[in-house]
Parts: sequence; structure tokens; C-alpha cells
Amino acid sequence: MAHSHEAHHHERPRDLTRNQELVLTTLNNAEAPLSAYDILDKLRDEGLRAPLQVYRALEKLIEHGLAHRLESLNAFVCCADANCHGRASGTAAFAICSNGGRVDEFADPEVTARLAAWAGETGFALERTTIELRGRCAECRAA
Amino acid sequence: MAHSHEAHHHERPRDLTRNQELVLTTLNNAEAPLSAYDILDKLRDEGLRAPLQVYRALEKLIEHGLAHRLESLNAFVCCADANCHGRASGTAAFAICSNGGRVDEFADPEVTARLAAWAGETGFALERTTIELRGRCAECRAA
DNA sequence: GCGCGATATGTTATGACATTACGCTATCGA
DNA sequence: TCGATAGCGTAATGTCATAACATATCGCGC
Repeated sequence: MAHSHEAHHHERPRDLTRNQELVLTTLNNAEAPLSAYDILDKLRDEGLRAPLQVYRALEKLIEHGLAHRLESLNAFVCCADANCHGRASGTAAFAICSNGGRVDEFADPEVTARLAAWAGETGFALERTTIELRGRCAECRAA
Repeated sequence: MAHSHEAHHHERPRDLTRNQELVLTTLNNAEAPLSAYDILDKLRDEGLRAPLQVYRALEKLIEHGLAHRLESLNAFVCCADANCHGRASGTAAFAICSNGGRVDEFADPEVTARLAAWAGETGFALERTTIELRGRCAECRAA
């Protein structure tokens, strides 16, 4: 099992290894999504040298619900909500600004429900859902 | 403008060039999504040699609503509905079977509406939406 | 028919993203 | 103490996508 202790439905930051910590901090400090190689470049000084070190850390962070992969960008962001966003309010959706690259994470229970309903009717065993919106954010439109 | 003739809101197959035709046919004959390089391999005999030839054709097919890109797979499928699915029933969603790789395309107007509503409230100028479900399809679960 | 713009094409080279394979180390409980 | 599990480090490779440049083709106004 993934859980080494009980009490909550996903791990807390205290479980993180050094590499995971470094990668998470990098994502937290970023204004926009970062590719694995972006992260690697930022962590050379900390001793990271190979893409795999980053990918492995990302894999765990995503498992723990602390980060997300943006499929349409091949890039990564930290979870908006630091904690439990994923399972609490349903599937996370992402609005990605084509201009600045800024990302807004949200969840719509109705959307989650409708997709689950479709899966139920169709006999599709849903494991994971990706919802990504592309467009220009309000801030960029104003400027 | 992209339109050289009026009467309909996207192009019909008759507009396709040779390369576009080849790529579309390949997608139509496929049981599962194909990567650009898969397509290229299948079209070597027809004289295609470089990835770019495939990517350029795909770009146009997608513009015309005849094919879709699956972001979570970095692969492509032809539109389920041969014609107009995109704008008619709202944003297309895809259920991708982790097992066989088979893809089921559908559209849920309520989901489309909720996402559009979120965009409206937030001032996000929505350009394109990606919805991809991963899991096991009914057929594979039965087997 | 000629020239022009728009679009498609072909080719080479390169860039960006991701994983396989291998070996070593640390931790933990039987 | 042994073995299982998980993490780490490195090199090599695989996969996906685009830049840059040159050439060709079509429609159309003149």
C-alpha cells in the first residue's frame, strides 16, 4: 500500500524525500507550469543532474496529490490547494492562459458528476480524468 | 480567412490534399489512436518521409474538425462523427481504455455549459477544451 | 498569359520530453 | 542477519515535435 500511516487519505509533506522536497519547492515558487527539464535546470545547484531524478520525484508528488501534470503542456504545477483538493471537490480542472501561461485550478462537482454518470452508463471503469481549458485569462485580456 | 467557400461552418473532405487524405484514411482504418510517427511508418510506401509531413496534415485535419489530438497520449484519432461533431454537441470528450487503447468519443452539453459558465464568471476567454477520461472500457472488463 | 500571394510540399537538422536498464544504498521488520 | 522495499545516481536511448530553408502549385486580378 501507499499509506504507511492512517488518519488521512493522502500523505502529508513530512513524508517527502530530499528530491521530492526540492521539486515541490521549485513548483511552489514558480509563477507558471514548469517542464521536468525546467525543474532540473533550477536544481542543478542542489546536485540534481538527470531528468529521471525529477521525473521520479514528480511521480510521487502526483501520487500524493501535491502536484499535477498538465497534459496539454507537458508540464507540471503544484496543487493549488496544498492539501486534498483532488478528492475533496472532485476532479480538478485547469484553465491555462495562452498568454502568460498562468494556470487556474478549479473543480466543478457537476462536471465531475456528469462524467461519472457517463462512465456508469457505459460501463467504463474511470481511473483518472483530465480537464484542461485553453484561452486568455481576465488579467491578460485587460492588459 | 480559412474558408474559401461559404454555406457551412467547416470544410468537407473534398478539400483535402493528398497528404491530408492519406493521413485521414490511415486514422480511419486504425482501431486505436496513432502517434504521428505511427502514421508516418504506415505511409512510407506512399512516399512520406518526414514527421513534418504528417504533422502538417494533422494540423489541417484538426482545424477542419476531422481529427482530434489526444493530449494525454500524444496521439491522434479521427473524429467519431465524420462531420460536425465538434460544434454541434459541444466540446468533445474522450474515454481512453488503458487496456486496449480504444477510444470512445462523446459530448455532454451540461459539462460544456458548466465549463463555459466558469469561464464566463472568471473572465476567461475560452478557446479550446480538453477532456480525457482514462480507465478500462466495458469490453475489456468483460474479457 | 503574366505576376503575385497564399498554400502546400520536401528535406535536413535540431530541440524538447520521457523512459529503460543497471547498480548501489538505506531502512525496516521477520 | 537476511531479504524485501524504496529511493538514488548515471548513461544511454527512445519518442514526440518544430525550425529553417528551398521549391512547387493553384487561383486570380490585370
